[in-house]
Amino acid sequence: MKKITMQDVASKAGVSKSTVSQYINNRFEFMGASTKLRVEAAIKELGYIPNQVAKSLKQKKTGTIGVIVANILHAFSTEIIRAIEDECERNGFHLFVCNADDQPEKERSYIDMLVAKQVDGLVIFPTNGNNDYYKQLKNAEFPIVFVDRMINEPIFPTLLLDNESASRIAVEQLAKKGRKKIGLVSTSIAQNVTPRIERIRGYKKALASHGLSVEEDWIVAEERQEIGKKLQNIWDTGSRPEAFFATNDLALIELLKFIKKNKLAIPEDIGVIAIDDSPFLETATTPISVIKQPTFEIGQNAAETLLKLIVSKDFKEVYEERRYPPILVERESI
Amino acid sequence: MKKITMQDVASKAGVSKSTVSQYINNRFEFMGASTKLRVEAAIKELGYIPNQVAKSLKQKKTGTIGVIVANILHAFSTEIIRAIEDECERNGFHLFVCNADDQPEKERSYIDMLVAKQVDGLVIFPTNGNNDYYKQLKNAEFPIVFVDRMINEPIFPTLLLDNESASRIAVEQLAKKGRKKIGLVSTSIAQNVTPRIERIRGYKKALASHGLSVEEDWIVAEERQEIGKKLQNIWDTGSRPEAFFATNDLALIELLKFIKKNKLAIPEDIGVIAIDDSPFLETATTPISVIKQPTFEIGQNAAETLLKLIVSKDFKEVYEERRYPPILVERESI
DNA sequence: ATGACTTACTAAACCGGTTTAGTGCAAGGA
DNA sequence: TCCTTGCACTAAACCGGTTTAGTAAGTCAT
Repeated sequence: MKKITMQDVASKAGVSKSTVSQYINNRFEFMGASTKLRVEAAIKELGYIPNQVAKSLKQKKTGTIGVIVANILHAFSTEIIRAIEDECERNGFHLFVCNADDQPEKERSYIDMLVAKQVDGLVIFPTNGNNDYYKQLKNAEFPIVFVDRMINEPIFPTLLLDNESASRIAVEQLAKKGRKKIGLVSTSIAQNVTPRIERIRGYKKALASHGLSVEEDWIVAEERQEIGKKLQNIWDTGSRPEAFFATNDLALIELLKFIKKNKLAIPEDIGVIAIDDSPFLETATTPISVIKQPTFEIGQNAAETLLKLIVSKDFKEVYEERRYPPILVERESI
Repeated sequence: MKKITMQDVASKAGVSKSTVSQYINNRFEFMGASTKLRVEAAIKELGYIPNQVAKSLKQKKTGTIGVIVANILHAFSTEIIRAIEDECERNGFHLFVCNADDQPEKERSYIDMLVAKQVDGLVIFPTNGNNDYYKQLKNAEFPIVFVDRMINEPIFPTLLLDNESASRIAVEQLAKKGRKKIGLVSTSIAQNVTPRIERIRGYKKALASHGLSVEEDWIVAEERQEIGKKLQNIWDTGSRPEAFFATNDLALIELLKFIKKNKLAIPEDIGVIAIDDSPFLETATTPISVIKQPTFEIGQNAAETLLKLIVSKDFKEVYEERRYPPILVERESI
């Protein structure tokens, strides 16, 4: 089946391509009423759908943005994407979604392809391996917004949780209940991922401000599959903390598995608090207290910021990062 | 900053656009060695990136597919998307991700826009409100694959769980432990969504084959926020089932909330089994038995099927739906 | 020396829109 | 009557690639 083009519509309506184009774009100022009707009829009859690719080529804009997340399987990423998508839909934009899997090469390859596909902008959860490339894109005035992670130079708007506050709240909650020996569980910090680094830093600061000492042995920051072993090791050989702060959902899962395996009771034997919520945490025998991120707000603002940058092209030298306050959900695990 | 075009490269290298195009597309058969080097150098020096929009326009293919899910916030959708994305990446395709929110109008509007953007194909979790439109697309030989849900006529390849088997397994597991009074919890069936309908049907069949009678009062199929009330109502006023089968994750969450509120013990007071897994279910005090879907396999096969259809354009009149066996994860909640 | 083939490359059409610069015509004013 | 102005519409260039048809120069056989 041959695709219907603007020319087909024009011929059928007995007008020129230009006139059809005017019609499609609602420029009716200088269009006769009968012409308008004829074009309208021809479009309907032929089932004409304008080719956006051709339009994009001429107009040098595609109404498309790319989102490169670390991994869409994280609820955090999913919620951000959903919020971005909603905001984009309101503005007639579409979303390419890509998973960089924390691999700078994969990230770079995606950026390359998305740029080649002429996306109007990008939302990136940046790995730290392409900072030079980001700078190039900045020089080319390519609109980008960073989410969840910072790179060393804030050359694009960056939106993320106030991680240190989140840790402070976590420690506060535990300390309030008299917990003095507070451990931390995190996924690996080998790649210097902003939230993990900041959460650990915030945790240490908070301990200090509560007059508690930092016990490096109680800080577990490993690849996911190592966490259980490391926890068991602490439990079996060292002095035991009275509570753990899990800095994200994956760390929490491993922590809960460990707690289950050792038949510990929450909060009697061990206190637990974590960053990131899940509906199942509410239904646990002891519901787990968590610190939520305002994911939808972050995602929506990221999209708003990007769309604004796309139209204004008003780039600043550097940007102050935008921090979001964490949200405490008090349950019974502390 | 002006975008570098193929013409710029051609001028710099002292050749014609055509030659640069040959170079870009690795057609070296009739290219002199020195010419090749000059073009290569010019491209590198100028940092030239070919414009895929222009290419797409001429070649009538974009290397892009659209995925329209019900709601990306469901873990099921996310996993399918992830699998599709992986398969697409291997084949140089990119993914538009859209949320139809079970609204046929929204779905239709997305299909329209994606078709206008010249996607090469679509993966859709179909609502049942655009069957006429699907048929039109079929007539136009537009490649589509359906996932998770069927429409009344199987005009495109359709991949989904063997829902009746899943229900059979669930009932079997409960019956094996002597449960005779088995209720069901589902999200609303007002929109005739395939999996929900089939799971309920399978549940009824399975009860029958175990010689158990179907108690309509024990079947809760409501909007999410109504589920709790309905369950409470059964508990307070009617005869009580000994176990519940939750047909998806949302239903399970509401069921667990209800169980918690009534301080029931799993499995002593009430048996539980559900479709769809979550890492947190493993860490519950009583780990919940579930029936998993092979989401990654479904997603990957969906992408494979679609990509094959895109290149072959070999449409059949109708398709047999492809069913995936459910995977039982036995834990302790039965 | 001539014609037939290769080899290496290019001109120009083309994809399907948008946009600019005009054109033809009728009405209105001098 | 002539000139201007406004209206309704169109021709053609353009976006940045791909692709087809063709050309020029060199090689080889005759």
